[in-house]
Amino acid sequence: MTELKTKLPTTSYTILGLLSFGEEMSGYDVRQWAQSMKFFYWSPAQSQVYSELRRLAEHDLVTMREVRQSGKPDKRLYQITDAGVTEFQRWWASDELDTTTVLKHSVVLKIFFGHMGTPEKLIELLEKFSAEQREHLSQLGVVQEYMENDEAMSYPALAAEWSYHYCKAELEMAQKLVTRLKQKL
Amino acid sequence: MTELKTKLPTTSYTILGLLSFGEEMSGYDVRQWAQSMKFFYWSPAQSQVYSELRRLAEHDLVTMREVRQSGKPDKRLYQITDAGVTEFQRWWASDELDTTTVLKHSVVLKIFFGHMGTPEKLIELLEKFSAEQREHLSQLGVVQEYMENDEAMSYPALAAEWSYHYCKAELEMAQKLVTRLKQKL
DNA sequence: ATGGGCATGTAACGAGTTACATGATTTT
DNA sequence: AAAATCATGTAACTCGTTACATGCCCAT
Repeated sequence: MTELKTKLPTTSYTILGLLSFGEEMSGYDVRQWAQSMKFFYWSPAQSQVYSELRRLAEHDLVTMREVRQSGKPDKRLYQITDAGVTEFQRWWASDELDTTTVLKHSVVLKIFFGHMGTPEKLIELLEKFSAEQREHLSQLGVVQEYMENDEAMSYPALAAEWSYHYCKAELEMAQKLVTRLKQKL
Repeated sequence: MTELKTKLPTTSYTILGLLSFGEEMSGYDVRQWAQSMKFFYWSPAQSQVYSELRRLAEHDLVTMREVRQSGKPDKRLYQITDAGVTEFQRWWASDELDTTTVLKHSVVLKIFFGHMGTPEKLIELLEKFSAEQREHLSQLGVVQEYMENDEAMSYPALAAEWSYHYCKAELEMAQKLVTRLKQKL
């Protein structure tokens, strides 16, 4: 029972939050879930998921039990504790990192420095970006379908909806800029 | 003249890009500029700006000269070199980190985990976020005004425009969600 | 037999932050 | 007298990534 004197990084809380839905999960499971959050929050590297889970266990915010599986390798299943729920709720309601969003938009970055390149290359970049956004939109469509009519998923569904609108806005901006750049050529 | 065997982080290129407009700048100046890019790219910590500049100088991508100032502390002015221009252009046209944008949207994160909090608190959070977006919009308005009619700033102006639309979209989504949450109460 | 999915972990490294330290000038 | 601005820098640290290592099952 190591006390929580040092506050945990957001990644820890993200993982703890995933466990807060009540399901017992392995590191592998957590990773899958975390990947579906990539639309509004980056997903941590695989190795970090495991180390964060170990840290959460050290602080007794989650429990771990090992499960032998015939054939497959052993599994470590994690479950949130009461202390974990309390700590997560505290974090959620706290002002920690309240509205501080981090955005590293490399496409806009390259637009900003467009004078060092060519409009043709910029168009190419924007088309590639647009294709990715379309792909994201279709993935988000699947996610939204999956969450529909599931009361327990209503908040995640809101997050997915936000992401959907965001992607659509990005796509529109990219396309509008392509049109404008082509006119200038 | 240390060879460029290890590729530089994006922060280095961002700073190099700032110098690519041709102006001789101090670390302090770079920091000011970098802060105005926060709308689409996070700004590095002050200490990092200085260390990155030193690294760029080591690689001969920029030159440094010291300037004594009466009263004020000494200044170190950096200027991009031909090698720096070439390297920046190479990076700009390369596929390195082409469309990999990083988004850590803590507001959407907290929406996702809304089941662990209250709608009231969520509304409060969204209102705070909205206020910040409005503030960003007004700041971006100033930036855009400053860039208007300056041919050299046409690309940065496009980036500012993108950011402006992004902020507006975010604000709209926040407000729409607030309305919906209030209806449910 | 080859590749993908399941499942976990370590070691080394680099990126980036925080906190501190200095110190003069100008503004309030 | 205090606070903000200009101006730079170091040390300690944490976060997070990359690359590597292991090994079985199942489908093609």
